[in-house]
Amino acid sequence: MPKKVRRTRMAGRVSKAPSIYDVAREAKVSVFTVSAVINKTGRVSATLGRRVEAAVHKLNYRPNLLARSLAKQQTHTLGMVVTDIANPFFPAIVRAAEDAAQKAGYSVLLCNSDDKQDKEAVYLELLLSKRVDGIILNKTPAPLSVVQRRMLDEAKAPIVLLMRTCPGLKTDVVQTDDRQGAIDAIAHLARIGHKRIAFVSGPLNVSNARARRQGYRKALEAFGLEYDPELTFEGDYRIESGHRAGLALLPHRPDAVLVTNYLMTVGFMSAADEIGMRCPEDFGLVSFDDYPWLGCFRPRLTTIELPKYELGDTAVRLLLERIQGKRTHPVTVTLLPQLRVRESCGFMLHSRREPVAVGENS
Amino acid sequence: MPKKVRRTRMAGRVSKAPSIYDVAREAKVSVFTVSAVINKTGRVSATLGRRVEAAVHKLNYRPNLLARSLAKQQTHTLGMVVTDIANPFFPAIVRAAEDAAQKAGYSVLLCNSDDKQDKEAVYLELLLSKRVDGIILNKTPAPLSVVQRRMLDEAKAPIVLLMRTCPGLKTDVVQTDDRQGAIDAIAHLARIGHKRIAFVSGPLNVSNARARRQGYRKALEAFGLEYDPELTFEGDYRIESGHRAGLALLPHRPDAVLVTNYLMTVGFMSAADEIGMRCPEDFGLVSFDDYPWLGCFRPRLTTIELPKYELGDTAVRLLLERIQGKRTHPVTVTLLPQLRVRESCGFMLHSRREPVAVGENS
DNA sequence: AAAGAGTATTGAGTCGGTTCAACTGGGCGG
DNA sequence: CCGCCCAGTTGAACCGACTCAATACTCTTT
Repeated sequence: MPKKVRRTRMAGRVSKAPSIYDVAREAKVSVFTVSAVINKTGRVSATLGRRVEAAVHKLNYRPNLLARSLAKQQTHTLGMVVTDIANPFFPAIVRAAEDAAQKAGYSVLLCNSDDKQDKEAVYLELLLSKRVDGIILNKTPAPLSVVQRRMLDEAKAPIVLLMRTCPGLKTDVVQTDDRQGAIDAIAHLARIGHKRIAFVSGPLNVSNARARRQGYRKALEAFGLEYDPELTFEGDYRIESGHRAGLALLPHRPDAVLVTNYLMTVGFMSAADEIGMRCPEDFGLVSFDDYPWLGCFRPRLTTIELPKYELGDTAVRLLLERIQGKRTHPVTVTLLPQLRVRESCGFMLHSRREPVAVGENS
Repeated sequence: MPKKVRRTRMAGRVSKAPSIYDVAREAKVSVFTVSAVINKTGRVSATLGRRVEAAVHKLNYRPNLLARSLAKQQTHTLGMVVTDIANPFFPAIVRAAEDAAQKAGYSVLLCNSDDKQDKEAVYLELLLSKRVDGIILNKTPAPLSVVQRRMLDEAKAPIVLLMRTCPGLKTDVVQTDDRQGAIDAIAHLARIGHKRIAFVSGPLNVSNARARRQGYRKALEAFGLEYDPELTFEGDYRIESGHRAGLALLPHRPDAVLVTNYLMTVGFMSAADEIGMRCPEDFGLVSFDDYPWLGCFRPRLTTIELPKYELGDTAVRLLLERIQGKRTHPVTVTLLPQLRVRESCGFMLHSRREPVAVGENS
């Protein structure tokens, strides 16, 4: 019977990345000793320590993180599923998340769901199969199927919902106070004298779109303004729907409009252009979300700025707390948006000139 | 002597993801059979096949891709290192890369180097340690150190350089024809009558910045225009440097300026604003790179559009060719940019109105 | 000097897959 | 009726790390 001769790699093989066994052999110690030196776990005498270091350096050894992950049952990798990284809303969030992850020794796998249920499902499965330690999820409106729930439960990977809640999912959530944002926007428009205020919402099966709409209605009420369904349009947060919104709403001659994201504002403006209506002369506009380059827009947009970097940063922070078991109860972090008054809302009392934010790196 | 009883997991353990051994036990077959069924490799009788399928379904088994990767020596993961995903130049590229990768069964690990040599080095090491199958690299200008070279060589992971070449690195490259782009821009400005044409370059230790500058000089020459160093400014592709460029160049009263990326154009415009100079009345401007929302800029920017999506798509295509061993010789793919004439360059002969691109999803 | 305490070091099992060599049993030709 | 071939199936080595239990070695202590 052949004795078990594990690890008898022949020397004459083509150059492959050295393993911990190669290092052990080179340093004439056991693999444990090498492992202990590398991870600074366990006591190792200075002599052996130096021998190991030397061998590591000589062989240019680099631990195989796959093997490490398999053995330790953790990958130090986070999955991040957003609807579309090419939507300018997400890059800053992803950047923040990656920064925070990197700082804590984690990497980020990026996925684009396109807001499609099936793509999302595929990515979630993939991420779990890759055994990521946690997932940041900008959830599709579709509820999770039973098997997905089961899958997510069985995999111990914690999840943080980003900007969108999901009924029945008891996970951490990071979001902006969208209701308040909308209220602030409408309040400003109302205060400077606008009466007929139109509203372009996101898809109403998305939680934040509903919250913004709620804020809109609430604020109208608070200011004694009439709610007119004809001044309302449900878009999908993309350019084209903003364009359709413009074509649909502007003929009704609203005094002003609140468009609930940047891309739809872009479409809305182009529609106004086509129709021949000008902002802010013919209608005032407030948009959600702010960017460093908006200083070059004309008119300069009055916006509800969303703290994107903080969103991504917080998402990772919450995830790490869960991963490290520091917290077992789900929390919801709601960040405050901020009104930035510029020209597009109309009725500028003081023609204040706000230069573009200079020094921004994004 | 205790017989070796591998895989004797007790049943009473807390629920963990089932392994291939659990499935084998459940189906009363060997692990090989399970593996064969799952991967459709090797012949398995219909009976056993069904038994395995049933067990897989019953246990909700999902293969551990870590283990698979370790065994197969391939991770089906690509690393992507960009300077900064929050720079609007990159999202579309990353999106394209992720699309292409996903289609081929690969995932993307995203890294931001901030154009810092040390961050890049850390990420490269990390990616190799994670044994990614290939790397898309928007390289820092700094040359690779000797140990890095060795590292990259030893790891068999192919690399595709994105938008930036690196002397001495014989890898695939995907880039735009930056020299031609600059030539087209200057040619257009010259043809419509501008004489004193200023130039805001990127950091000249970056290959594409040099190429754009080359095109600038070449085109000036071709049109018999004088090259004036005072009309030249070296920026770093970020907003702030564009702002400085504006403050430095505009007082020299150029007829027009070519700004070689979007962020610097934003900064440049804000500088013009501060100084009180207007575009295109006081100076014409052409910018590199185009976005769906530029229709809302005033003036509407004349740009050199860079095929971002195609860049990312091509990068992954090249990488996969290498990974699959279909090609062993490095290639360079150079994509053509395209001049989009709008208002900012000045002297509009026909006041053509170009509406914002509608229907874009980005 | 022997026993005990404590530390350095090793051997070997383990994570969850892949895969090859070897074994089994049924069908078939000679 | 025997032996061969082959499809189906299995056992076990292996990928490259971690880590526990056991051993070897110091150094005290009495």
